[in-house]
Amino acid sequence: MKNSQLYKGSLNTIIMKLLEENGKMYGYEITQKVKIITHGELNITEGALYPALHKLEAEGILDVEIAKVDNRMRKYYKLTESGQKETVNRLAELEDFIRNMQSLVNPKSNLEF
Amino acid sequence: MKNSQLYKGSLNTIIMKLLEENGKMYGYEITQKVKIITHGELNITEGALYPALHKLEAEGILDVEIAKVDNRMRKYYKLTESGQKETVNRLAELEDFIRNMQSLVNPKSNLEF
DNA sequence: TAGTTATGTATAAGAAACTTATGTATATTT
DNA sequence: AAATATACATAAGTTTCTTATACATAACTA
Repeated sequence: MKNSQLYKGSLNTIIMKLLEENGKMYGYEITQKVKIITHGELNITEGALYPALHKLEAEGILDVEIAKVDNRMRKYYKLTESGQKETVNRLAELEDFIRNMQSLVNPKSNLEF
Repeated sequence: MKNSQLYKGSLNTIIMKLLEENGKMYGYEITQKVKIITHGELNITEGALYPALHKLEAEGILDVEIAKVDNRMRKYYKLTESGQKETVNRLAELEDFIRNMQSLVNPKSNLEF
């Protein structure tokens, strides 16, 4: 995919936010959801997604629950308690980040400072 | 600095935008400007900045001009012609990125879709 | 029915962008 | 005299990603 470099570092936040919103999701479902929401502009690759999910699980941010649907495996992920707290922080960081980037790129939006 | 991971990938865009706006700047000046604009929240380290400037120069995005002020060296960077064109693209990418991230994080902002 | 696309997960090799640490040098402030 | 500010540079290591490959089942298509 022609994802710009800008998305680097944002994958964990995206995953955590989607799980906060939807309770539990499996990997493939996350990729499809992101594709729909961004109108195809952001395509999360498996090579990025699965290692990220495994790491978040190892860090205690996510819990996993294995299911079998239509004879195919699914691994449902959901936020742990500490994961829910951490998600609040990550979303605050994202808001700060977006605000700062807008200040840098659109100096006129700085008039209130 | 406690820069969140989110800034990863945004440095080139920041540099190019500041140069588009200010004509020419030197490295240290860029770090200070960013610190001011973001109220200290984003601190660009030298280890990230100088290699990034060298790479942008090697790619023909930036031109360099060496000066000596107060017996200290300064390297002023400015956008080349192709750098100016590329900056337009990068800023458009940044706008798309921010819009997509807002769609992911604040689903209510998706009502128009 | 053979082949492609979709669904679903996984990992390994390499690239890219960063952090952290270190180095050099001059000017200014304490 | 020592610390801080100004100014640039690079090397080692980490993190996050891309690209490629692998396995497996289901559904669609030529």
